[in-house]
Amino acid sequence: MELALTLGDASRPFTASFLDKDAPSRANIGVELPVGLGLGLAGDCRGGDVCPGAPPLALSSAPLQLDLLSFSPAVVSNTPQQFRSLPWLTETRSDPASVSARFLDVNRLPSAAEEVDDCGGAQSSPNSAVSSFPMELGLCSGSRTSSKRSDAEADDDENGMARKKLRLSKEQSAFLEESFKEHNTLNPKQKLALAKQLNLRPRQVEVWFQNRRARTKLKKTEIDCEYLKRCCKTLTEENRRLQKELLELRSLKTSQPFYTQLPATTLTMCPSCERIATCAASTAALKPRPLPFPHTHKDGS
DNA sequence: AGTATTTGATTGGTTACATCA
DNA sequence: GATGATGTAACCAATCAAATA
Repeated sequence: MELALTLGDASRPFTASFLDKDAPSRANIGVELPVGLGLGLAGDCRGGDVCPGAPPLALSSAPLQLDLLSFSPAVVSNTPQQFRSLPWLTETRSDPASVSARFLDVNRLPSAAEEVDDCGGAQSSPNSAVSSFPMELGLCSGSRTSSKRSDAEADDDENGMARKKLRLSKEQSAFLEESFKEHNTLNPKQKLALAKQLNLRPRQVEVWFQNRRARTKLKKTEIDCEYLKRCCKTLTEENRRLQKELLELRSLKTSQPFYTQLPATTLTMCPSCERIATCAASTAALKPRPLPFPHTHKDGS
């Protein structure tokens, strides 16, 4: 008898469902963990009796759904319609100018001319109360050269402009979350559209998505780790139980010598149905033993 | 006020792709 | 046309640090 641990299903990639770009939009971001823990035992985990603690563990192939979204439906419902319509999903969105007016960026006061890209845009003066990086420095991180970042980008403090970190507004964050649900990566067009709609620099949108991906991945890793720990614990317990059972069987064997005369192969497990099959033990020693398997199951197997 | 957490941003590395000699 | 060097862009992991709880 052996334990078979199956982590995952070859036919079902071990991925977070929301990473599946073809997956339909969900109400929230869920992480599916199709990590099946299959115990090759009579009465598997689905039966529940061999896997103590199995029900909460859901050791079957049922995916473990976890909500990673921080914003509540209320926030979403409060999100203006034009913000809920993603730029790349519809061409009939509201005037971005009105959006800009409503969601005035804490980071800057944009001019009408700015947009295009990280270099071309965001050249207006950072005269907001919570200003971020000085736009005059010509931050061009979106088009990094081989030297990666411009010198101006690195020494903003030297210009007496101590960097002040912006915090995106709830609406901006919620909209970015919505966008992330649709696409966890952005093409340049989408990035520009988002940046324009949210009144952010494309680089900020890019960074937000990068951070979001990284932190989603981290969270998923933590969840996976916890899950595997629990699987490990369950298997350890099961192993302990089986070891104990084995000891009991061995002691039974020694205390009842009648059985010791039986051939070792008298007890055989069908690999298909995992039923214990026995032969006519008394005659087994004298006659050639019939093979217990294969036998015919009800289903024809 | 001090601490932990969250989150925007930076840095350095890797990879893919385009261009050119 | 094939090949290597170079530049560019996108991404990621690690990290920092400001803002917030």
